Amino acid sequence: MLSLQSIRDNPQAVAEGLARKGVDPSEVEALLAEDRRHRELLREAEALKAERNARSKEIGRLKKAGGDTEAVQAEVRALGERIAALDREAAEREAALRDRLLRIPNLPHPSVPDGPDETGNVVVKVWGEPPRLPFPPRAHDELGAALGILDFERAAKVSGARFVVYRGAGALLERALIAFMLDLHTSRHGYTEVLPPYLVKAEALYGTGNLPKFEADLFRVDGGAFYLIPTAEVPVTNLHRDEILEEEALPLSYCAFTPCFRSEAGSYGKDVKGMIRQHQFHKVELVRFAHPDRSYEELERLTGDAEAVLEALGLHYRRVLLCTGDMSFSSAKTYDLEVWLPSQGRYREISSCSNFEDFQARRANIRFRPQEGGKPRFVHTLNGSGLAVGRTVVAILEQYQREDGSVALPEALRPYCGGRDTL
RNA sequence: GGUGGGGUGGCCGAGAGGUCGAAGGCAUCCGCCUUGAAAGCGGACGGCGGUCUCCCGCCCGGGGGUUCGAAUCCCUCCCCCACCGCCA
Repeated sequence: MLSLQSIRDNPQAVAEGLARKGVDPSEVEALLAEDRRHRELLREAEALKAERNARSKEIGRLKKAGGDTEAVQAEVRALGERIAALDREAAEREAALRDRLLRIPNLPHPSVPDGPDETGNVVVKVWGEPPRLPFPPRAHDELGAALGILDFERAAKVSGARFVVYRGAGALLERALIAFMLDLHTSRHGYTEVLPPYLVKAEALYGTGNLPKFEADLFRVDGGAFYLIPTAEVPVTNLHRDEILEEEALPLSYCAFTPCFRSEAGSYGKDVKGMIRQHQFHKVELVRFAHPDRSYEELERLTGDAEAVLEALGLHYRRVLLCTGDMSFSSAKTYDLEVWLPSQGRYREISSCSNFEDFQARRANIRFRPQEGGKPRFVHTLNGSGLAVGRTVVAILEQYQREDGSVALPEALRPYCGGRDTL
């Protein structure tokens, strides 16, 4: 959520920023009109309340002195009715205002390029090169099925489309990757591992920006009391909701392995084959709570931490800076890491690393107390996948495939696979 | 699922219809003292909002109610703790 104060102070700048993200700039004027009306009502109600408070105290004094209070009481009662009516209207205005505000996306950082969609993204780094395969590369689902380690048919029998069953060495590979990633981030990159709940309350999803706008992407459980998490970002960012942290504790760095659940409504026909897009997948997530002055350094670091996984696995990838049209609702700046998939002849997202600045922190009320004193300030929150596990399996199968249909295991993974070197 | 006890400022904790945004302690900050520090002494010290150095309003888990007036009484929901039941 943007700060109402900053919108009042620089409506022009906000409108321009929102226009870059494709929001109608007249939204800003509508919002400010709502705000003005709300404050008018507030002023009126507060003046009456001040009077009521003064009169009530007078009654207290009179009663103590044994005087007659009937007349004043009647007067205050009448005041109360007017106040109640004003309060009701003010509350309605405020709810409308808040709803508008919650549906406005974050502003893009100045370093973010303009663009309509993914075609406007900018490649900022390429690591390694595509493996030279002297044979037509096969797709991961075909390889996995042939090796007997991925079973899409039985998954469909049990749960329908967009699920997979890992089997034997496939399940082992997934498990090995999870352990490998967590070990790397905890021992080398300084993250604290957490294992959060997979079911969260609606408030948590408001905090990260998934609600109210993106309900359709989520699975609801137990009549709406809970939602299945679409990413560990949700429970982990909310770990410090409504807290005031100590400045010297920043940055806080967490990594978490969780399953992720996405209903992916509206994405029918996209990546229907294989396991690029699933209703349930695994992800190791990185989350940082940073000082506002240092959050962009932290974004570079966090992105580098995710890249370290790909590099340790020897997977060819590139880093792209997302343009305004391809960024998520809550993000101010996002790097995607895209891994090379030989069978598709293109790069596919395997990690997304974002700085949300104070957008989520304001929603979730996550602050820190400045060392030099003064009011608590909002932290900046960041997160990134480090990495999406299923897509990492896809990349390994495809990049390490051999002509006979077997797949070599990256060196770094072998200790996690009981020493085996081939699938 | 049942029974009982609780949710008050950064933390602990008093307060039980009126001058209570809330005693006291801890922590923190600023002075004094000191060669320096500790201790001691004095002072400051919650959050949010309003045409905001004054002032005013709101906030004692959330929401609603009673009342001229609610941290305090009533209803309801949530959460925590203890015990019982059930369960991995």
